[in-house]
Amino acid sequence: MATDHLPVSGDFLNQRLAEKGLRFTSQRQHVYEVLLSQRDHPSADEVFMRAKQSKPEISMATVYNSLDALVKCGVVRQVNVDRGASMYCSNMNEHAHFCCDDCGKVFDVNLKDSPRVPEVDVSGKFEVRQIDIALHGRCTGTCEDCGRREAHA
Amino acid sequence: MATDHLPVSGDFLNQRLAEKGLRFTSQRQHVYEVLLSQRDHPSADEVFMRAKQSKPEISMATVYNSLDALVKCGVVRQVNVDRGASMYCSNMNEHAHFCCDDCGKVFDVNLKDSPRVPEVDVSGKFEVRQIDIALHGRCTGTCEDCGRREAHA
DNA sequence: TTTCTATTTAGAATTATTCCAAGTATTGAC
DNA sequence: GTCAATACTTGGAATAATTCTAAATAGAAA
Ligand SMILES: [Mn+2]
Ligand SMILES: [Mn+2]
Ligand SMILES: [Zn+2]
Ligand SMILES: [Zn+2]
Repeated sequence: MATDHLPVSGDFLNQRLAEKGLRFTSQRQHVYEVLLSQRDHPSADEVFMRAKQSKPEISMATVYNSLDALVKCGVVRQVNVDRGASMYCSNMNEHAHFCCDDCGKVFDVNLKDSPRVPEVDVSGKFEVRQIDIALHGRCTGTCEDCGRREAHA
Repeated sequence: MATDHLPVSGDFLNQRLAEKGLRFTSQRQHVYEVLLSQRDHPSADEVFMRAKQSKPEISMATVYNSLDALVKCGVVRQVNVDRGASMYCSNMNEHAHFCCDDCGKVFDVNLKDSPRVPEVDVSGKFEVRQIDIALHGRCTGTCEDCGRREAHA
């Protein structure tokens, strides 16, 4: 479904960064590839740990900087579901996020066909650039990792 | 539009808390009234500062506890729009949140008529309890407080 | 090359949230 | 009502998450 990534990210990212006046750097590319290669929803700290595996000299500050740059140029989404750390999502297809209030995991969920996005009344006072839809609840059935935060009822 | 509140919150809140097995306390009532009396979207810290004005002995830990209790029993919504502190909203009418990426302020925006919520495909794997819709962009026109984070273009 | 600016880095600093242990209040059983 | 059990509150310490800073480096422009 998603176009396969690792080789394509260079040129693509380069162009997207340039459009926003941001420079293409090896750190930003690396952070992007970390996000593409494992499409769960890691926090900045998790991205940092993964990034260090093949680029041990990268710093936490640079991970934050890179994540901000990737979000700003529109190749990554920042996901805020609770009081914990922000998470990052490299799936730019239109989708919503389901957050299990028991285990804390975040899953992509597809929006059903039209209307894909809610019609909102912003009556000229706001210029909307992005819509984030977060669903809260609990995973049903067999969620193996569930119960981290507290066991399901 | 919203039923006027300060006198009504006691019994109402008492019942909602009881439904979840939570106790009614003066602190929780007070935090709730703080949220009802100024319907912007304060952070826990802002709630703490407001709450202290008429109840100086209240603690930060209790504010967090109370906010959690109010959210859990469904009389307050927790709003997470970015990496900053969570915000709290006592407007339980169906609405979405617009967050200005320049000034950081959060505004209630109404969803247009049906379908009010997006149809999502959760195919039996998730039990959805709540849907949070956050719009990002920038306020247009005359937003006096805008430019705190950085000036509009 | 020289200059200018953006980016990276380590670590300090700050902010946000949670944890803890002791005291207090509330509930339910008797 | 008394008593025990449990929930809640409190201040402060601890932790987690994010931002800041100042110096070094790298990239782009002149
Ligand atoms: Mn996602
Ligand atoms: Mn609101
Ligand atoms: Zn779960
Ligand atoms: Zn604004």
